[in-house]
Amino acid sequence: MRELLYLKDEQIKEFIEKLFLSYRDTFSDSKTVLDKYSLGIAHNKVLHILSTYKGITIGELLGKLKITKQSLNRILRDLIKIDVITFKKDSKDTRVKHVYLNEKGEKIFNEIFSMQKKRIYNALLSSSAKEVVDFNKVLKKLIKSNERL
Amino acid sequence: MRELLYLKDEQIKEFIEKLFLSYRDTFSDSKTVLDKYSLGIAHNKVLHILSTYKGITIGELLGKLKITKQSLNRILRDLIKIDVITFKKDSKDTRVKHVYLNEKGEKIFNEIFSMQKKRIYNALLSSSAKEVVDFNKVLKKLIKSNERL
DNA sequence: ATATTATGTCAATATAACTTACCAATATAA
DNA sequence: TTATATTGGTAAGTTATATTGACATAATAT
Repeated sequence: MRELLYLKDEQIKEFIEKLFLSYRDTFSDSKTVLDKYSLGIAHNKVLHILSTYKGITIGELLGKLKITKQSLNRILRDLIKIDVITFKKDSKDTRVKHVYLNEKGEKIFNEIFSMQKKRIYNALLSSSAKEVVDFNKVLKKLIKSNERL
Repeated sequence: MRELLYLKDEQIKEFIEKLFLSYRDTFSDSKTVLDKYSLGIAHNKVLHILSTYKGITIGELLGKLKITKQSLNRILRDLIKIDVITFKKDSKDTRVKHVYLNEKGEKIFNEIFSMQKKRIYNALLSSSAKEVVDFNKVLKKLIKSNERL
């Protein structure tokens, strides 16, 4: 970005607004499915992470979500109640618990995911591969710049 | 995106995860400033919109935020209490109210914005102009695909 | 004159998070 | 082996943000 003179405040404001909108709309796409199972966005996020990081530990889950143990516990209790997750003790350190989606959990997450997927597909439908790669690149930097802040 | 075979589920999941992270982190950057004025993310969003769309009406504000009148009213009451916004009746239709940031409001928003700006700058610092343009393009599509869903 | 629109407000409720505090089991280090 | 640290669970109370439903007022439109 050697010459970032073109990056005026108004443009940066637009970026922030769009980040908000894309997040909000992507997570509202799954609302009808979530309602069907009496789940909320918080559950959606946990299911999403469990689907991506199979066997993640409670501590790692907390680190990713950046919420408190108590908040996570509420969500996990709900997920246990509707029987969509299972736990497995770590073989070396038995204090550690690994969390997994069971078959029903995978099914429900896929239902949720298929709703969100539509938006992403539609957005990328008219984009070139290069554009998608660039999008991903910048998005990654937006997150990674955590460390420097 | 004629040939989107490369867009596997795992990649789309990553996109969604990154949308969440970039939103969450961008809006948490301003937390210390918000705390100083006893404001929350909801106020941040309203101040942001007021800064971008000067003189926006209540109805338009509701349309952008997609929240209820009651929710918006709580936020506006808080902003009135700390004296950062002003209203002006529409000259033609006096039912309509235009909302503006006053001088103090502009100052506070700039404080908030400067925190969020850092993240965007850092993210774009190592990006090419083309990458930024592509990022913006895809982001826009991600939001616009609202209509088709 | 009546209907509709733009905005405001009351009351009750929901969701997702928080803080503070404490407990149990296990692991690791002195 | 005893002390300390770590991983996880839980309870009580609180806060932030939003909801639904009902109703009110003023102004514009038909």
